[in-house]
Amino acid sequence: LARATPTSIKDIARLANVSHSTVSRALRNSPLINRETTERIQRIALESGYRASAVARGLVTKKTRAIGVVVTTMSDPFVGDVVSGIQESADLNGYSILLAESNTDPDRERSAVQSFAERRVDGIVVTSSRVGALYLPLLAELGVPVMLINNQHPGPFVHSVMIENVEGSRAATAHLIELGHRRIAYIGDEFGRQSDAERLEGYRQALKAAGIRRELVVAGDGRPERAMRAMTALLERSQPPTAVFCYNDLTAVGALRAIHAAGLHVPRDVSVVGFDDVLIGAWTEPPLTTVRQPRRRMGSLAVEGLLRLMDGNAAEQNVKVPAELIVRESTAPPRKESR
Amino acid sequence: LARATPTSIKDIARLANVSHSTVSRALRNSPLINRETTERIQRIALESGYRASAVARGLVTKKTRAIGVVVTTMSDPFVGDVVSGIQESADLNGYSILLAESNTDPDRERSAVQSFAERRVDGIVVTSSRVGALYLPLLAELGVPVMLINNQHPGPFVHSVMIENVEGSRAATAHLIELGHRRIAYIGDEFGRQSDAERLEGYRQALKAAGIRRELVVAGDGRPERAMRAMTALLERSQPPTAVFCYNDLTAVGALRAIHAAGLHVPRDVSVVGFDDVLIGAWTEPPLTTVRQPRRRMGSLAVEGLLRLMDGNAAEQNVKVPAELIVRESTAPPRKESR
DNA sequence: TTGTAGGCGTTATCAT
DNA sequence: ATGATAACGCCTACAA
Repeated sequence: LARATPTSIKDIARLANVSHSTVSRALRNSPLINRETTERIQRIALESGYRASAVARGLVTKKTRAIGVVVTTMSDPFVGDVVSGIQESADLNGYSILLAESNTDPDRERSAVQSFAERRVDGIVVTSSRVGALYLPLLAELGVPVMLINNQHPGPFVHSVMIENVEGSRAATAHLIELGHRRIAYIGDEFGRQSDAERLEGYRQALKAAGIRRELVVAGDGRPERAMRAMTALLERSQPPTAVFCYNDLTAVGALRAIHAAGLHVPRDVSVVGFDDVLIGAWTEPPLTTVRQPRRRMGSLAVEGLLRLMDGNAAEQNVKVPAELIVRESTAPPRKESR
Repeated sequence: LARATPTSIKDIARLANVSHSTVSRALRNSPLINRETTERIQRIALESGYRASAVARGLVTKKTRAIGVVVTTMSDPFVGDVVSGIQESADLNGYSILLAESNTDPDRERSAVQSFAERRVDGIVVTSSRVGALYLPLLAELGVPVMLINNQHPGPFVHSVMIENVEGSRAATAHLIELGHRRIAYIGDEFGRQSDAERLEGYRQALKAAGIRRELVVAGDGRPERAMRAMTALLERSQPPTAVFCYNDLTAVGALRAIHAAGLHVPRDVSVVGFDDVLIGAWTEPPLTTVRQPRRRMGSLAVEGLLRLMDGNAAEQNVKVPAELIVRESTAPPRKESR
């Protein structure tokens, strides 16, 4: 079964009675080589199951046609879609992708990047990095283009693709205001994260624009359990909100559960809005109004930027991707008596 | 920013006034080299930001310490977890992973494997391949170990990790029978898929063991939309089922929606069981009784098997992973009048 | 303990 | 149109 050694260009040269350089040229359809010779060599290569070694080629060309991708964890459906977009664009352009998980541990993120450096990837994309300024010098030192997706630390040294958090959450909150809500809560992520800060900002801007001074902000962690507790606490207030805007869809899922557990109805008693538009959101009860992030597209954009940079061209430093409000059935006007 | 050429072993040799072989040895802590020389060299390497080229090393050692992973699509949360397990075990053992999506297209799957072959990966894992016997010769020809996860075509030539589909679905169905259900439906996947056939088999075995002759089998496609239609049709029968066992959790999500849409209650009117135990299942209304697949573990097992094979050792040909019934709130005894 | 020389499988530069 | 030769960055006999 296992062949000891793959056939090389030299093996084929021997079989074809030519030099290995002729084989090299023929296999890449060099116009220098005689038509017939080329065909003969390619036939022999095919028959002998020849497969060019990307590693040998990489050594001489100094290009691996590989892109390193660092993610937090593949278990996150958000990440899965982004990677899918990355993979698709990479594949289309003849690049392979190397994958590493950081689990939001800065050390692991750094070691992943180190490993990519040793493998001489042509470019790197990092999603949702929590790593700070400390880390940028390392990236710079590598001398390969880097694209960050939804990174926590927009900085001058790297390129990035970011969702329009502020605009998206402003639209979501404005939607609730237009429906007539005045007591609108925001269940956020853990304190200090960039995307949370931006979504909070959008929420505030919308309230302010409508002349609503009452803010109702509580912390979550982006997952249902904690959000459920947060929502429960919100409902126990003397004046509970009539609507909640959530940091993300998983947070909204937890909120939905808490509302149902309190014997209330969505959207009759409380309206709920999420963020991300992950698959599950379309199948909650009721289907969730949310803000869509074009995740695959964001992955593709990152690769396209990388390709440009790898070719030595300029690329937009910070690509902002518009977020789209998706109105489903979890939002409605507030009940008369609770206005 | 971008350094033209990374520092090489020779650059360091020059700086340290030794030969490049001494540097090579020192960097890998060879006991041959003088303690002080080693330290001096390592210091210089560190200062000059040296990073060994995995591609050059791979060329001579004929080992890349890379594992190729072929998946259907990263957008599938099931796949994400498996890849996460793969990644973790690979990382623990100093291997990197190369990722490729097939989108269940046999041609793309083949070209992914070809690409891996050119990159000289040390091993390959393929999840949920639909590719048939036709494809095995290619894998064999590569001469690298291959592990299949939940593959459609268990064959003698490759190694695999598989969930115990039959046992799992038998347990799920038996659970419904124990609750008192007699009219139990199965909403499957598209016809002909291995895992669907096995889950159907488990369903049948459980019915048979309980002396129930009435089977109620309809096709789905593993996603909510189609399952919703299938469930709706089921409910329109003169004698609708009092319980449904679904091919997977997403199918169950669709079934839940159809049942609610018909004005019925889960589990009072109809009990529902899923398969997979994806995150969403714990947050449906009500939380879903399901059969758990230890996805991360399955990924790890695949890598562990690969490591054994790559070391030239034997590995179990077909690892069967037990499926675990998780009873939540979507199952209950049938209503008296509908028995 | 260290150095010299050769080779891994390609591509690239000269010749011819 | 083809061949000889060198080089990429590393590892590894073999020598010293």
